[in-house]
This record gives sequence, structure tokens and C-alpha cells, in this order.
Amino acid sequence: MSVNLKQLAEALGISQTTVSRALNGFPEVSEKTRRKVLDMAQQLNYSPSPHAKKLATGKSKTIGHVVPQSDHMMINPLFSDFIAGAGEIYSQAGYDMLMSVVTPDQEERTYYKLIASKRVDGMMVHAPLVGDTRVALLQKLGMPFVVHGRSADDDDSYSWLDVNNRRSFQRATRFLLDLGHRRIALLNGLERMTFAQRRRIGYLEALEEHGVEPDPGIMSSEDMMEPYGYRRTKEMLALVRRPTAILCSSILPAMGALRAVQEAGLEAGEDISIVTHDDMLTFLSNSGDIPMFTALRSSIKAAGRRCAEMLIEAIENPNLEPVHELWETELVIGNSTGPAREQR
Amino acid sequence: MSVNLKQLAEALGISQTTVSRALNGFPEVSEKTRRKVLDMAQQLNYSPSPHAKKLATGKSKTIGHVVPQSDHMMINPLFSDFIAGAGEIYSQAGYDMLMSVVTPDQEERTYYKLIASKRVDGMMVHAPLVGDTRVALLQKLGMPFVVHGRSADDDDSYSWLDVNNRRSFQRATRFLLDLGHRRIALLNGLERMTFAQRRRIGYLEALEEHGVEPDPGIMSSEDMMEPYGYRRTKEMLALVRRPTAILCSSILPAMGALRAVQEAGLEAGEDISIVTHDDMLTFLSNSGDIPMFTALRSSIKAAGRRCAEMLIEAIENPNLEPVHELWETELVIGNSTGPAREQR
DNA sequence: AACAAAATTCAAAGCGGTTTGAATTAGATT
DNA sequence: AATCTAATTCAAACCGCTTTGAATTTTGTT
Repeated sequence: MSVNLKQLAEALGISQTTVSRALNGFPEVSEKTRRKVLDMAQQLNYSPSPHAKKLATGKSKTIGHVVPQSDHMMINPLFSDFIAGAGEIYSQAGYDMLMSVVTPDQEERTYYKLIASKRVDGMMVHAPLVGDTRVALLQKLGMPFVVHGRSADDDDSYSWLDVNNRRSFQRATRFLLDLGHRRIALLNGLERMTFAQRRRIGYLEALEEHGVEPDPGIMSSEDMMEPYGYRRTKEMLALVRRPTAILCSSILPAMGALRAVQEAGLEAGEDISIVTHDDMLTFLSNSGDIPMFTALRSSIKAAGRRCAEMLIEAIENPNLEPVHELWETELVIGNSTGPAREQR
Repeated sequence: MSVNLKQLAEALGISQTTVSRALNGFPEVSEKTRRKVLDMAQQLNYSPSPHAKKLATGKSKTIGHVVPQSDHMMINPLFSDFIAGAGEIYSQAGYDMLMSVVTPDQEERTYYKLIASKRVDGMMVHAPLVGDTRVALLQKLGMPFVVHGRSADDDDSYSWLDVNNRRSFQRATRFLLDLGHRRIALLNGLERMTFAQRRRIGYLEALEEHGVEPDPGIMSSEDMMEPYGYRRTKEMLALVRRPTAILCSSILPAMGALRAVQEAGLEAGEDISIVTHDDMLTFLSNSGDIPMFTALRSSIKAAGRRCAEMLIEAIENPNLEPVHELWETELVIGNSTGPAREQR
């Protein structure tokens, strides 16, 4: 069905060395020979063994993704869009994506194993936690990696791509404040993730600027799922002094919030405003002439693409300086916001 | 940092052969030697090279997933839950998951390449289309595979795991008919997928049983996204004879439908009923004491797990007969259904 | 035509494991 | 103690590719 290098060389009556070089574009092989080799390779359906190649070169042309599998971790819709973006770039560049789904307690060991066994040339790190140990581990092991997100603000010793979450939530909060809202709820993601932490900081900063005292009773931090938005909004709507606006960390809780609002017979954008971060998930699009939600947009798929580019770059040029990209979100006005009503 | 087999053998003063056998549990090595080898391996932090192993054995301990990347294909939230389930099993069994994100036109070529280069020991096939060519291709190439879904009803020549979509939608439709509904809309997935096709058949069968003439005006087939459910429901609510019930192919359009219903000032379960297939996605759970939607439940994550088991089984016992599993869904009554009102 | 320099090509030695077939050692039997 | 068999262990070949250092051809000069 398909031949190996040796057979190909024999068929051509040329040494393996030359054939190998011809196929890999080395300059010291004559164009005539190269043509012959390429033709014959095509004709005999030559397909190089990646394993042999990896063994000989030490490079695996593979990028690892370790995804912790627990009730509320990485495997979520954000993840699938990120993967879609990154995977697209990997394929184009001839890299494979190796995915390990492991329980959190296995995570560190998995990194060790992937790296020690040289199975991967680089690692993609998702959703860093506050006090994440993965960065240190990867640095120690000398493996190229890119972090989607950041651990600490001032850590420039590695490459990362992050959304300016703090600024983004600050802007959103100001936007609501400018509309006259004073009781603004925050439905944040889990604050052990650094991105959620930064979002809260941005939110608090904006409140402070306007002299609004934050109220812990209308701030929460959970997994960004639909039922969370629904439940919390329902609870908050029952408060005596209920919020006039809600700031959500993702479109999923935002949809839950909207459901609770509608169920209560209220109208979003009229009786209560909702602003959400929008990862521009392909299957939950918040687009159209006038989007359903006023939102802070930043495509997570585009982030996946760019992170993949950065990682490949880092793998192929090992002594490049770390790269940092801080993406601003786009504040898009949709149907879910309006001036504050009642309850000043 | 870590040693290879040769170094390990030297450190022990034993041949590579014996060390290799000791590590791989061959019976012809004495227990005393095995203990020594294992101890030393631990001590020297021996980590076998998977590439060398793959080259020598021809087995890669890797399972391939090819995911077509286009606006409306596999990369969606269903996918991430399936992957989570499958990945869990792979890890436990010591398999790696290789994921290739490719444009649809590259799909077939990617299968060829993965297989010809022996990069994978088996393939997982997602979401077969009507007239899918992948099954034939994999059979021709002699690669173990499992299909999540089925191509044709009567094709028992390969292993698959599928939900009994026809029966499921038949039951759901009957359920609504029994509640007195006669105008039942169908928000189906793309009918080039076999599962969507079967769902429509089940729906039509139930209608026919009850002598209800199907109305193409309230049947549609699109990508299972939230905005689809919203838009179509909004349109249908504007009809003179609007449906009294809606049957959805996924919880995403169901949420869109619910949004449209609420926005119209109607109440689901009272003014209009909604039933949906529910893949039990982790981030969009339809649970709680009384679930939000009356739903046909079948965990896609569990399906991922089981498909992975079946595939590993098939890889390790190449001449096993194909296995088929047809899962029934669970019909769970939630808040979104009730007897038909008006417009008999 | 002779010769050095440049351009090609080659044989062989890895890369790090597994596996075959032979060699050695241990244990059982006489 | 000698012999035979079973249990271990070993050296070497092999998996399919890359790469080094040497060998061969080609090309350019005189």
C-alpha cells in the first residue's frame, strides 16, 4: 500500500541519504534528482513514519493540551472554541494536537510525563489559576509554552495572550454607571481563575471612581453556567433593593439571567440592564443587527488561533524573547441595556 | 534528568533485553531481577521513549479524532462533552488522544495520512452524515474505529453507539399528542446528519399514528444554536395558527425558543409547550427538582466514555465482532409542558 | 589534459526501544 | 558427579528515519 524510505531509495537506485535530503528540501541535492525523488515518492505513495522521524530528530511536531477534568473545569464551551481556533493553526503548520483529559490530581504528573517522554514540543496552558504552579513547572522543564491568560500581572518571563479583563469590566461598569445605575450586580466566574479576579478588580475600581459602595450581596463567583445566572438573578430580583443592572462574566449566565428577568415579567434593557462578556462562541452568537446583549466582545477562537501561532513561533525559534498580547474587548451596544429606572 | 533503556541496563549490569522484559512484565524474567530493575528504574527516573516504542512495536497507543472545522460543524458544545468523556477513558487506559482540526475538504486526506503513517491505532468517528464516506474509507484501510451515531440502519459491519433517535422523538411527539397538542413544531438539527433524519422520521410517525397532517411550515432543520430557536419560534408565534408545542433537537435552540416565548409574554408549559432532546451538557444542565424543560435525556459524555471503551476493546482484540449499542433516552417531565390550550 | 574546488552522493552510525535465536545458568534426575 | 531439561539471560538484528564524515562527480581553471 505504501512504502518506506528504504524501498523508495531502492526503487530509485539512490541512497537513502539523498532521498531523505531531497524530500526535506536540503540544498545539496541537485534539482534533477529531487524531481525524480519527488515523482517516485508520489508514485509509490511514500508516507514517512512520524515515529521514526521523531526518534531520529527528537522533535515530535506535536503540541500538548492538558485539560483537567472535573465538574467545573476546562471542558466547557469556551474550551471547544479555543481548541477550534488553535487546532486550525496547528493543522496548517503541520503540528498535531495531543489532548490529555486528566483528573486534577494527575495534572502535574501528566505534564511531567509528556515532557520527559518527549511526546510534545510545546504546551498550551489554559485558564491559569491564582497561584498556578504550571508556569513554574514548565519553565523548570524548559518546555516552550504559551499561556492563555496570565498568572501575575508583572510576570513577563513567559509568553501569554490575555484579554484586558480589568479594563474591560471597568469600562462596562462605567458604562452602566453613566446610564445612572448604582446597584450593579456582578455575576463573576470562579475567582480562583486569574481572569475572574481581574474582572472583579475592574468592576470595583469603576464603582469606587463613582463613589459607589460595593455590596457583597449582589456579587457572586461561580462556574459560568446558565443555571447559575438564572438562580442568582432570581434571588436578586427578590431583594428589597434589587439591582438595576447585572454584569455577567459569560454569555451563559447572561442567558440564565435573561431567563429569570423575563420569567419575572420584566424586560431587559427597560426594567433591568444586563451587560456580559461575550467570548463570541460560534454556537451562542450574540450578533445580528442589534445584538441580544450589550457585550464586551473578544473572540476566544481568535485567541486560540493567535496562541497557537505564538507557540509554534516559540518552538521553532527557541531563543526568542517572550511575547505578550493584551487584547482589548469591544463594547457593543445591544438590546439589554438602558438608563436606570426607579430605586435610585 | 532521566535515563534511557541502555543507561538503565548499564547501571544494573544487565542486558537491555532483560531490562525491557522486566519492565514489560514478561514471564521469563525472575522475580528477583524484576524487582531490581523496577527499583533502579524508579531511582534513575527512567522514562521510556514513546517514539522508540512506537517504532519498534508498530503500535502508537493513540486514538485519532478528526474534526471538520467549518462554520457549522463538529466544534460545538456537544463535542466538548463527548471529548471529555472519551478522554477520561483514554487516559485511564494509557491512550493518547490526537485531534486534527481540518477543513472539510481536507478531511479524507487527513484520515489517509493518520492511518498510512501509523500515527493512530484507531479512529473515533463523529456525527455521520447521510451518505458518509468515512466508514467505507476506514474499513478499506483496515483501521479499528467506532462511530458515534450510525450511517444506515441496517449496517452491522462496524461498531457504533447511537441514541435511538427515532424512538425518542416518536415518544416525545406522542407525549405531546396525548396532551392534546395537534400543531407541534419541529426544530430539528441539520438533516444531513443521520441522527436528525431519524428524529424527523420518529416525529412524522407519531403524527401519522394520530392522523395529524405534518405541516412543513412548522418544521425546520438548521444548526442547533440558540439564535435559531429564537428566530424560528418568534416567526412561528406570529403565525395565524401558531403551534401549541415545539419539539427541539437540542437544549440550545430550546433556550432560544424559550426566550422568544417569554419575550412574547407567554409562559412555557402554559401557553405553549416545549420538549427538547437534552444531551446533558455539563454547562447547560437541565436538572434541579423540576427541570426547566421536559426533555429526552441522554448523556453525551457517557456516550463518549462508552465509545472510547468500545474502541479500545476493538484495538486490543482485533478480531472481535462489531458491537452495537442503541441507547434509549429518558423522558423527563419538566416545567415546559402542559395540556394544549386554544386552537384545537 | 590536468588539477583543484565545488557540488553531489553515499555508507554507516545513530535515535531508543523490542524481539529473535543462541548461550548461559539453575534445577532436577539418575 | 554427570547429564538433561527448564528457566534465565544475552548479543545482535530490526523498526524507519536523520546526519556525519568520507567518497565520488562535476565544474571551472590554467
